[in-house]
Amino acid sequence: MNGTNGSGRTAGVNLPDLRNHNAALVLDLLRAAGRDGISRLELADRTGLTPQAVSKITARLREEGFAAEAGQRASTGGKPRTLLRLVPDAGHAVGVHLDRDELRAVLTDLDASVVGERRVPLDLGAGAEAVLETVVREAEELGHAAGGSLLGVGVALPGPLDHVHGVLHRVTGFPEWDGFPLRDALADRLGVPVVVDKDTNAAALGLAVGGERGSFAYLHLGTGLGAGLVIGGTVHRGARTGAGEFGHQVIQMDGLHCWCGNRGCVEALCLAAIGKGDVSEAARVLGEGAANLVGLLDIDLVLLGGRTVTAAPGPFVRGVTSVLADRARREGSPEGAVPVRLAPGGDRVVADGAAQLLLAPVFGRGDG
Amino acid sequence: MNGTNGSGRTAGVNLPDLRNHNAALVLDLLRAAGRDGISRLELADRTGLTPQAVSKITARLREEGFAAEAGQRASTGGKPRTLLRLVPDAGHAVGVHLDRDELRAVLTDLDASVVGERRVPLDLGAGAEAVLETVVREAEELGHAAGGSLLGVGVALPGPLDHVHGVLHRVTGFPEWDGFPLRDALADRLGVPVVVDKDTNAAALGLAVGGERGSFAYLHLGTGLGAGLVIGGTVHRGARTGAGEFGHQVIQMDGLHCWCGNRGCVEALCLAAIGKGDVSEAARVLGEGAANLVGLLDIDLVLLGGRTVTAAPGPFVRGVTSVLADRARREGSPEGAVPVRLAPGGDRVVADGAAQLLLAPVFGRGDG
DNA sequence: CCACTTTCGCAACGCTGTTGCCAAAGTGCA
DNA sequence: TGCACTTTGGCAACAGCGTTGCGAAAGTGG
Repeated sequence: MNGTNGSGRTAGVNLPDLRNHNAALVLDLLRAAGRDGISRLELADRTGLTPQAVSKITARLREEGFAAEAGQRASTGGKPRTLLRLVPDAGHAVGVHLDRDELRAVLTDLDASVVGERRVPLDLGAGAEAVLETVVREAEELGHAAGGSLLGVGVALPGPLDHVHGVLHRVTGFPEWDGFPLRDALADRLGVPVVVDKDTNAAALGLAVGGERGSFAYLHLGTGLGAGLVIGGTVHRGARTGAGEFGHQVIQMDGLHCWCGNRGCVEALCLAAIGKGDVSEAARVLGEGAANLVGLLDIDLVLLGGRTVTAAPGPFVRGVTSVLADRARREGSPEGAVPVRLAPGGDRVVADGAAQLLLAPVFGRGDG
Repeated sequence: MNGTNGSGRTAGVNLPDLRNHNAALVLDLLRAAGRDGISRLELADRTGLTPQAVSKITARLREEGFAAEAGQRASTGGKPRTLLRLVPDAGHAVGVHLDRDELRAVLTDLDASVVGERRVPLDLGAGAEAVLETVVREAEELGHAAGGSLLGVGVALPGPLDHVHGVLHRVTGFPEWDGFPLRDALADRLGVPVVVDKDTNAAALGLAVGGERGSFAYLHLGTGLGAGLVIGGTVHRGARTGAGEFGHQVIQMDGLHCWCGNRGCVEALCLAAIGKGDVSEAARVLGEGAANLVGLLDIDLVLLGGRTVTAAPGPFVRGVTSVLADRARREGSPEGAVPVRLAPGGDRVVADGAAQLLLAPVFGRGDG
């Protein structure tokens, strides 16, 4: 058990903390069980708590409207187990994906089901006022449907930023955003809590919530190349929300010049290959970067996403798989290579994950 | 607050867990305070618990012999604060560093002070029986001095292994160790708990306990090149104790052949440069690898160690610093580059850290 | 119909941190 | 020297957490 406060320092745990933790844990298991539901005894088994403790916790959750009974399982010789399930309508969140040329927003319920979606063209360079206007309009439009159960709005966008304070450092190519306090500006106008995060982190969070277990990396190849890291079920952002700077990993010292000033970055090599139409070389480059990452962190899975990948998923998945397999074989890994898959959710992963920035805390997932 | 069991899955937390957590937290703060001691109110402030809770916890710790009063601070206008300190003799651990040609062992007290040390030549290839014999003899010799307060023996060695079960996968160059259950073999003979871990992980743990805050990487350059990662105060081992595979990160695609079968690994390039006597090139290569790592994980600090580094610390620290500074400057990092330092403790870091494998759980640090 | 199994809630309990209160032990001014 | 004040920290009562003991409810199977 680790108690941590915002800065990562360990902190004491008292009874209310404990109560919230266990309740969140049960909610998380209820969500994972989906429509099928899960019984009290199974919850007890998974949490390590006694059945009676689970009964008390679920009774509170039912009273608060977060959980409900959902039929019962077949008997195994005694009283059949009563199934419990999450009440999806008990909470909603809006997720906004701000990309360079498009805004994509979703309204999601507690079950991570998308119950509303909007998509409009956007010019991130049009200035803060215009962009904020659009975000506020789209978020409010979606938020109305949630009524009083709207927990808040999550915003995901590219570029370095401060996740804790919701302040942008800079958005590559758009210097007018430097230092903009996006979270507070939006929270003021919307009147609900707002959380801001990098696009790749949001996507990784969404995938973790969506059922991907353990530790994995989400590699996003679109107009740029970045990564979201999930370690032990939690998004790893680093102290300055800077983790996942995958694209400017150097894999070819003294190689091709990258716009970032370095030479031989994965992003530069990968995009150059794509520019030449050589997708298999792009996949190989991406694979070498992924293999470095897998070796450094000992993760379980690599997921690929982003426009460039979804445009030609097969060659990318095969190419990256092949590099990982080669390197695992040479190094004699007993379990074989780490699997590579296309990230589910298509081009909506980032918006879906942005909504999870608000929902994750309810389920005890990280500081999001 | 995150409750986790061995496999990293989230688990419920009950009152005994909570008690242990808070007690460990207080012990950790007592240790960090060292000989100076720390007052109850300061403990309350740091943990977030109420002063009364701290009073109860420290009363228990004093009763059990782990803490004691240590004078008092100057008054600030009222009753002066009573200082509390750790009782270092309340627990000891033996740390063993098994290197390819040498065994180094220390006896450490709760305060991480080395109270005994031994160092003997060793041939890791001489077979399990001979090596075990040596480890048992040296560990028992040191353990005697601890009397009944010996918590156990920690063993750190190179090569991939399973930290959870204490089983070696293989030790590079010594195939006779493949699959050897080192932990259980030693625990049987020694009659005390034994924990086994990679040398770099042990060193990283020792450094984290030794006062390095936050997240950092320990890069160990000796006969090989590896890394130990500390993320948020906890050693990151990955699912298969495989994290920190830094040496076989490819930074020169299609470059120099490495013995591992890949091409352009940091280790191959670095050792080749050293072979040519070109330390500054070795440092540059190491720096590029370190910069990749810093970017991926957004860590706060890079520490260098290992025989090759301690033989010429200046050029390595300067060389790596320079690469990190260049890349940070180009990428426009507002906080500037991540600092690079020589790991304190010299060639004893691994043995010191191995002892911490047993002590860390007492202070609520990870699953060690 | 009855014995048995299994689920699950009620009640009492032990233990946690918290709150209210007061004694202890200083400072500082009259 | 005396007294008011500040600050520390323990004692006692308390609320709330998960746990234990036990029994009612709700099935199966002979």
